[in-house]
Amino acid sequence: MSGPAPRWAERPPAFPHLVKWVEMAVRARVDRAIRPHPVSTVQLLLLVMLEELGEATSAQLARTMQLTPQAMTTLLKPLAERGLIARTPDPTHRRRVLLRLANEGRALLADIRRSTTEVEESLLAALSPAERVQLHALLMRVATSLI
Amino acid sequence: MSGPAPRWAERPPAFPHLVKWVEMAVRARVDRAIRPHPVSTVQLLLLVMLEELGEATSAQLARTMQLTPQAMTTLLKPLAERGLIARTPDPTHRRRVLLRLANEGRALLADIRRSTTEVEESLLAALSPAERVQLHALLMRVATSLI
DNA sequence: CTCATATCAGCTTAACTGAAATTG
DNA sequence: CCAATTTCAGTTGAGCTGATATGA
Repeated sequence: MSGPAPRWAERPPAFPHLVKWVEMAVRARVDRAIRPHPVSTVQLLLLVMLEELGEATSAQLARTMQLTPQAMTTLLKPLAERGLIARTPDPTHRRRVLLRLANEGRALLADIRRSTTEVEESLLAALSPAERVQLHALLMRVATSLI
Repeated sequence: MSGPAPRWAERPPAFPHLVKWVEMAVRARVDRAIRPHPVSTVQLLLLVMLEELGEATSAQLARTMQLTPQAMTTLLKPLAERGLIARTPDPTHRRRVLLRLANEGRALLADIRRSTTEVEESLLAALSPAERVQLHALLMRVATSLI
């Protein structure tokens, strides 16, 4: 047995703590699901972001993901070395390097998506289809408003 | 300037990635806000959890926060040493140690809450009051369903 | 005996600060 | 000169696996 389910007081955790809490539950499950594939949760988010954006610089990705530029550099390095991300110099700004998802990255993402859709289903099992749409839309608005 | 806001494709990130994304934005802001206080985001969540539960064992906390028991031990240690958490042996199960928030912990939490309510306001600025309630309720249901 | 609890030890990875080179 | 981009280097912290001891 795993012990009795904890009772909750009247006042639930405030929004910032609640987000952290849900994230920890999500990460535990995603980590387990993608263990066969050699990518971390953050690396996976980065690949998804690049897929969405199509093309972006390292600095731009750092801002969107709320990381320091240095952290983004170290995050990108192994992905580029593995050929998941393609790097091309920006013709207009010679200091910039444009990043996009390589075919290998796209293939890996498609492969992983088979596992993660299952995880998503189990994560949202407590919600109705309408509520899932609602939650997704609200989170998306919060996320995009914070860039 | 911080560059143009990225355009988003039609298909937004799936729920697991979206949660991670929001969490990173939240953490960046909470970290900055609580920097004067010597606690991390996860330690803070732990204190909030203990406040909610009133009393819990280390193993129970590890399950609710989706961490390994070992990780919970190392997370608790500095907090107990600083007197933020009180440890009392369980009279019925001699192997267990019951944990509760000490007065020092309660005071620290009250102190921090002044900063975090500001952060919460800025995080949810894009949502109406009704939408905030809705988002909070949905996240709470997801979190509790995953213990 | 088996399962749960608690903890020690070692390790890996993530993300930080600091510093520097380059370009607009 | 100043601001933005990229990257190297060193450092801390968070969370993992493995192993161990003890109690229900």
